[in-house]
Amino acid sequence: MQNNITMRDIASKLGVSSVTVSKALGDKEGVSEELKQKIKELAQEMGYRYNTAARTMKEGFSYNIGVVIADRYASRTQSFYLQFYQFLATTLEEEQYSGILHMLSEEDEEQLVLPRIYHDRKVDGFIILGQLSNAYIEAFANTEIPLVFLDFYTDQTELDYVITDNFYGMYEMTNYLISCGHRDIAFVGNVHSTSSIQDRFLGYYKSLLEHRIPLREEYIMNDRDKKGKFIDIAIPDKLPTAFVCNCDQVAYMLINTLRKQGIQVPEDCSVVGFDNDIYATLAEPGLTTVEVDRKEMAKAAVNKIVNKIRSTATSSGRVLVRGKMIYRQSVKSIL
Amino acid sequence: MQNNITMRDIASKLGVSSVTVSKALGDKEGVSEELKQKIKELAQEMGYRYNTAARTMKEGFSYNIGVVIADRYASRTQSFYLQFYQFLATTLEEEQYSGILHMLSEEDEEQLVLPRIYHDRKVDGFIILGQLSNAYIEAFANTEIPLVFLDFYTDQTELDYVITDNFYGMYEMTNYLISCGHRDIAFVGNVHSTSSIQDRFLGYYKSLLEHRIPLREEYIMNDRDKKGKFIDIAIPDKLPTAFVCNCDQVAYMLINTLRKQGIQVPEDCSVVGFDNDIYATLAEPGLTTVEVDRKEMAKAAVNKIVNKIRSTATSSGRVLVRGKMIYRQSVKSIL
DNA sequence: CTGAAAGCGCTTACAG
DNA sequence: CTGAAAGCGCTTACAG
Repeated sequence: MQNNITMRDIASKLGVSSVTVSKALGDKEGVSEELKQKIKELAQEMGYRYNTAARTMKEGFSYNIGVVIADRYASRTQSFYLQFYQFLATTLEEEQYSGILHMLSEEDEEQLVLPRIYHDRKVDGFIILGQLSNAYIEAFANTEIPLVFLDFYTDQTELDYVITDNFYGMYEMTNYLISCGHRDIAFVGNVHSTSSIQDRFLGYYKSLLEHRIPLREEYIMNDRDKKGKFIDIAIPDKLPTAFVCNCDQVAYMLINTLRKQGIQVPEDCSVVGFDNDIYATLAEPGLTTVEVDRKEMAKAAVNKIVNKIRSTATSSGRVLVRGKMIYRQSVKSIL
Repeated sequence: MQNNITMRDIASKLGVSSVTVSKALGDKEGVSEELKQKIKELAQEMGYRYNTAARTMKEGFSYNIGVVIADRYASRTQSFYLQFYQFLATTLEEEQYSGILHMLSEEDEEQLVLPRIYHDRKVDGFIILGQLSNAYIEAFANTEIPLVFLDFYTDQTELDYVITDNFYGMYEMTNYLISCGHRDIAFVGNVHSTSSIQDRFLGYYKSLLEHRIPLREEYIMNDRDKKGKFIDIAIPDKLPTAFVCNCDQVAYMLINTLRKQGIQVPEDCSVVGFDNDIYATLAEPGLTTVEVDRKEMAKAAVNKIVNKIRSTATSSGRVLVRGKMIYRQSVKSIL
């Protein structure tokens, strides 16, 4: 079956032209229903496989989408983005596209080397997963190949972004804590590290504002250095009644740190996370958190890139995908 | 820069033919060094991008490799194979190939539906990651498209496999335990579940045989049901001094189960795992384990598939990639 | 409803 | 060292 059957082969067997075969297999107009059936059956029988490359030559579209993930987002312990890619690959397939993963190395990012699949015209567009340097984004944007940024945004308004509604999610979470009677609520996260963390912080802050709870500087706790590497979390002298962590992993680490100091969660204080990743269930107790709806985000991103490829006239902007509150045992009502 | 520059465009600007441009950019013979340089420079300047599809039409090769992972191997908590894919994607890129991930659904596996990228001739071959049903493998093998199985093997000798040396790794690990004075050593894992587990078990058994330690039935403990779903592990009445677990996750769960029964690791008994995945470091104490060298395995698999594509005459067989012992705190010497 | 012709962008084999 | 011709397998626009 290692075949090289072409439309012409099918055509000559049936005594018709390859144009007719093309129309039949493509379900186009201009072939009698009867002949169409016969052609399809014979194609099946002969083990015909469509040659995408020929269509690519004609149309100029490869029906492949490049997905770029920076190396640093896919370490041995971090698979959030790899799972994201899984959703993208599946969703792309449903749209008749294929996903090609490109892991971006630090050197390439620094030296503004675009992926080889770009130079080879192997893809019609790119979905870029997670934050990259501004210079790299600019280099990419200059190519004018269709681009969608996923789980990240900057202030460059002419670009397209699909992000989780970090702001609203953390706002909702903080509201929930307040409804449980908490008023001394700390935020754990480096607000200068990523735009996600920043927005989550602002959602937390909005909730405080609405409830007229003052923002206290000692309740904004750093969790990572400039390079994004986690650091030891310094617990404030006066223990808050609840900690809002910028992500589950940090919540997980915080709970362990607290335990070592003899502080029990949720008895002595409550802790919440964000993402609903593996750390949310590994933590003891399980974390109340906000689930990032990666499936919906993947759908939105695929939808957007496909539209951009098909029509040049697309309004750019941010798509916010709503997350989902997940209630577990890490919060205690203190009413 | 949304360009459609072709070789012909470069050629006409320089007053040469597109054949010459093709030779120059492809570093082929038959163009003067001087002209070659000029062409390359102009190509760069004009933002020329090579059109892979045209080459594919000529050669019949897409320079894409499909990577198949069954849905069930990529759950929210399991990212072993996704990380594997990451290594594959990177290694493929080094070989001028691109990886296309295909998540295989249960329905498709059951109904023997081959990936769309197969029917579209989008890939030159497949790397299949993890175990699939025999029927599906057969359907795949019947197509005669080049195939390499990664991290799995069956008795079909005419196929190609790249696997970690499960047998030797567990043999080495059990030897280590015995050298630490252990003789009451249990094995945790369903030996009928996958070939990996079976081989790990046999490596354990070989070590026992060599040391004239009898294999005790009550020391072979089941960890999952027929469908591969984890079950509660029943601790034997007479506690062994060491548990050899078929993977880190099971070791992690075992340690938690033991702790709930008041049994401390490694004080009361030792526990070892296999894989060196996230559970090896999440466990307390950290697990002594065998690291699966996924990078080397990915290299071997890519190497093999590329060779198969380039030449039809390839000897099939198994490639065993040696794992690496990782020593942590979960083993106590009882000498 | 059916098909001859042209063309997508490259490479190979051959001629000069 | 350089290039004209043919061909890879399909689709589109047009003619019948």
